[in-house]
Amino acid sequence: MPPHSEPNPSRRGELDRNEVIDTALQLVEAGGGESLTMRKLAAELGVAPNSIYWHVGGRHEVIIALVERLAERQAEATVTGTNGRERVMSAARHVWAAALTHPHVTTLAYEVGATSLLELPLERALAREITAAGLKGDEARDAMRAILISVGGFLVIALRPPDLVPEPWTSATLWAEVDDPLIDPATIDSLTRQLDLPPLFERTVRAVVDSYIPGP
Amino acid sequence: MPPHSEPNPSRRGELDRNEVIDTALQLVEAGGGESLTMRKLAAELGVAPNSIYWHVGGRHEVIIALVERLAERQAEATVTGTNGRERVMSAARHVWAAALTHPHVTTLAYEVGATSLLELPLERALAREITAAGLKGDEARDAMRAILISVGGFLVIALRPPDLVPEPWTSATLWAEVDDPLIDPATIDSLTRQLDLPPLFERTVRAVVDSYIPGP
DNA sequence: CGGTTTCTGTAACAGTGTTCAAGAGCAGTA
DNA sequence: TACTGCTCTTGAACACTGTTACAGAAACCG
Repeated sequence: MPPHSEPNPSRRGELDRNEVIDTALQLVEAGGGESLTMRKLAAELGVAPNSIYWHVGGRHEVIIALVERLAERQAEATVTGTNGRERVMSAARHVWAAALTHPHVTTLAYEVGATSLLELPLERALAREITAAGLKGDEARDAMRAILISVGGFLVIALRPPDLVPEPWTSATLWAEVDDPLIDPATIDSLTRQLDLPPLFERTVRAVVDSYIPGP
Repeated sequence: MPPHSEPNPSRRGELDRNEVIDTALQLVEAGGGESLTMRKLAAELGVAPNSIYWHVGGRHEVIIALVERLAERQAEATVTGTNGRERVMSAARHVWAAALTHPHVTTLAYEVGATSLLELPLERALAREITAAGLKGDEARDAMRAILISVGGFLVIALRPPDLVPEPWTSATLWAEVDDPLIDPATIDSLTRQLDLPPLFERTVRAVVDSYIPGP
């Protein structure tokens, strides 16, 4: 039987595919993408790194499988709201919330380009609401992509590890040194302070939704 | 003189800080962030990897310096438009265009969390237009962040290397397998085709700008 | 000339993903 | 029973990565 076998009735099986993927998922959820090392994962399983390659494949494939697994487990939260815009907004909020619940996996999924795989169930929920709101074809797709891209922009900010920037190059400290007579000083002062993301998310994504989804 | 010296009058200097940073920048612009290896950079300069550590520091510091250099060189394009919304939109377009002109450096700057450092001049231009449009303090900051985050969302999509996703997990092929009676079939079909990003950028960012910047 | 400060190169360490060749253990079969 | 064949595991290695310790040249300075 060639490698990467799915079912594995496990004749002598001391290790099977599911076990590998599950502990890999745990490893990532606990310590982030950098913690997912083939050797670490193998050690966690009490196995030589080779076995992982036999059962599921290289690191890239482990990540894909791991993301796929989490996507399956994603409980599809119920969309609320009494009109089209509200319900689409609710679906968008679910994407946002799900990503924040699993920040490390989401980041990893982005890095390997598997965000669609992770978010597909939630994207489907969004697509249903857009259909229900009366949009069709290209117009519906544009609304969909625009909303998801906007949410993605906020996720980039929200998921960034806070200590990534070494202090002297923080956006805040950078703006503190700006002295431009054409910029309102109160604005600069406001830029040096930390911003509250959720309200900004709410207002901005709502603006995008309202511009694509017809009113009630 | 301790390491990481800035000026370097170069007594015996066969190598100086500027040269290192410049070739590092070239290396990244040519082959992306993965091409920036300490050994490759050293070889390109005809030097041992050690010298780089002496002159500028580790990889992280090389990247910061490289981003800083490109930021200095960023020609500040002139903002056009006859009213506030148009001019803010123009400034936002400049951020978008600059990032697309230097995709690899932008991606690298994002990865080390130095986007603010790279975009600061263009962000200042945006801040000036927001001030000119009459916004002040927190309201101006919110507009600023919302617009930049929206642009960032589009950049995430635009800068992603196209072959990153291994085909069977492309958003397109994933949607092709979706069969949901609650989703308009024409929408699904549209989602399986490639989308034209620039028009979507224009329309979406304009919606955000219009919702934050008062009309003329 | 001797001493000190700069700078450079060699070699190594501790990691990373990945692959090769070899061997165990079980299944079915002659 | 003895055999072949398949499944699975493993130890060892390869080619990389960033980074550092150590030793030695080369220039400046007293």
